[in-house]
Amino acid sequence: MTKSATAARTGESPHLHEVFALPPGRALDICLNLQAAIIEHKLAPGLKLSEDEVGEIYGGSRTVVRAALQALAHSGLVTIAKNRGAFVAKPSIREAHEVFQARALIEPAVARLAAETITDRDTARLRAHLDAEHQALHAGEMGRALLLSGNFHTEIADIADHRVFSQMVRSLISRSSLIIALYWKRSDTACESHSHHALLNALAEHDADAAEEIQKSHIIDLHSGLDLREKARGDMSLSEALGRAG
Amino acid sequence: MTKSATAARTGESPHLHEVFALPPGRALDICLNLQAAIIEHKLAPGLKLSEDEVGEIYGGSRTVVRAALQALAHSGLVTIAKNRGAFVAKPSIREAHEVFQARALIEPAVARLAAETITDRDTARLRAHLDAEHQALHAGEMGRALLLSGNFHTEIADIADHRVFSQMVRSLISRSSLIIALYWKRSDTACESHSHHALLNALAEHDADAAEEIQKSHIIDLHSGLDLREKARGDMSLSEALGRAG
DNA sequence: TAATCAATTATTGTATACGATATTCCGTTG
DNA sequence: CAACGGAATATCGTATACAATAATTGATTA
Repeated sequence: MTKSATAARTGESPHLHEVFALPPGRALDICLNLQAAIIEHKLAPGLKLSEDEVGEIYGGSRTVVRAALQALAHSGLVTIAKNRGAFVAKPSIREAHEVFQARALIEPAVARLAAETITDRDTARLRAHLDAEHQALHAGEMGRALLLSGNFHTEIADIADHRVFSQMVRSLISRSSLIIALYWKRSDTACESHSHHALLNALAEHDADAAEEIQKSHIIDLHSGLDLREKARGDMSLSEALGRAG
Repeated sequence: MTKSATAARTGESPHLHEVFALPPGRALDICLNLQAAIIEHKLAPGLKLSEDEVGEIYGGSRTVVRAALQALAHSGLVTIAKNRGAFVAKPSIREAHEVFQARALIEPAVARLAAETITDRDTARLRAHLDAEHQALHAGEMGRALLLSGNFHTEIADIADHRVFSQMVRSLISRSSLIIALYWKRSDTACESHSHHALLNALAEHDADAAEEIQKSHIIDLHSGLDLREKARGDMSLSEALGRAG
């Protein structure tokens, strides 16, 4: 009996890179592509994601598409209704509040952890990231800017080197993108950049208290930048139904 | 154009009951059954879950079994390795720490919310739950006792009426069950019952501060009840490989 | 004309079949 | 006798086909 045989029988984590909770093979590509498209607001909330259609676009059969859609459903980006199919998720006002409450609890704690574990390489990567974010903003690519802005948060979670928190943050960030697509009321998006810079500085100096506090303020600020009054949503969906249904 | 047609086009949440992120149709049954079996320690960590085998047991084809396994993988109860199949997850020591760190952050906050929203009906249900837990413990049904003990935590999350936190707690509780299966060192399990009673009392009196504090202590206590030394794990997996491989 | 109901169409749910990959077993060789 | 390598086997990844369900359309009737 070889060592690898023992590992197989006991289910010892075999390769460990990317082996966690992701659909295998080609479904992963479709999953990531759709995810990026949704986060970049290329696919509007509520849009139907027909299995045949998606399969034809990515050149895969319904089997792999279904796996990808289910994965996205689990991370909250897609809603699946029995016998009706998959739709780009359309977070309710209530869910919007919940997501940002969760972020306000978790991300400051993650920032604290990151402040303790961050390396110089990490800070360099984060700075490059902020530059890219800055460029996208000035180039007017709002979708991409939003994607990068979210990635900044997930990268901090990665730096904290805490997989459980990291996965939670990833899911919350993804959903935040949809929420912002639906409910964002401010026209100035530059405020984020400022917070991100301040956070980066605190992290680079290993100032855990400051990092935690800045992150908490930042998220509360984002939350308050949403228009989550009940009426607004009704108007939105009406104009949508009339204006752009196809 | 009817109203329902508009709803379909815009992806408006249609029925809303249990429509969130779960595999459709028969896969759900398999998913829930396997989940309960794993949490009750009927299926040991590391056990291989062959698609054919599971399908034969539940009388479904590989298609639905795969969907169920992927869902379980996403909630952390199952590990899927490409071209090798699915195994009951075997949380590492590190993951054990991470899960309980996350619980120590999230569940106290959830308990605080629950203390504000709890109704008399809820308290009655929780009391009944604790009775059942007590009975299972005295009947020596450890697996069932553990299942109920976990359900107590998820019910509190449900009372808090916060779906985002609720889903997080559910996932963390599930994984905790596996972690306890692997690393629990104490023989006295009655300590939990005590904490649960204290927590229930605080909740019933709408004492948010007390509820939060009790829950935090409770989880830290659980965390400290684990034997998470590196060496212990090596011995464990060795004895397992020799002792019960089939 | 508006509403209701039935037949049609389209899409998803499920099962099965085929191809790819990893594992296992056995024969060979140093 | 141990170690290596190749063929056989088993399991997973993917595609396709059929069945079940929901959505749509059109005809009929009050």
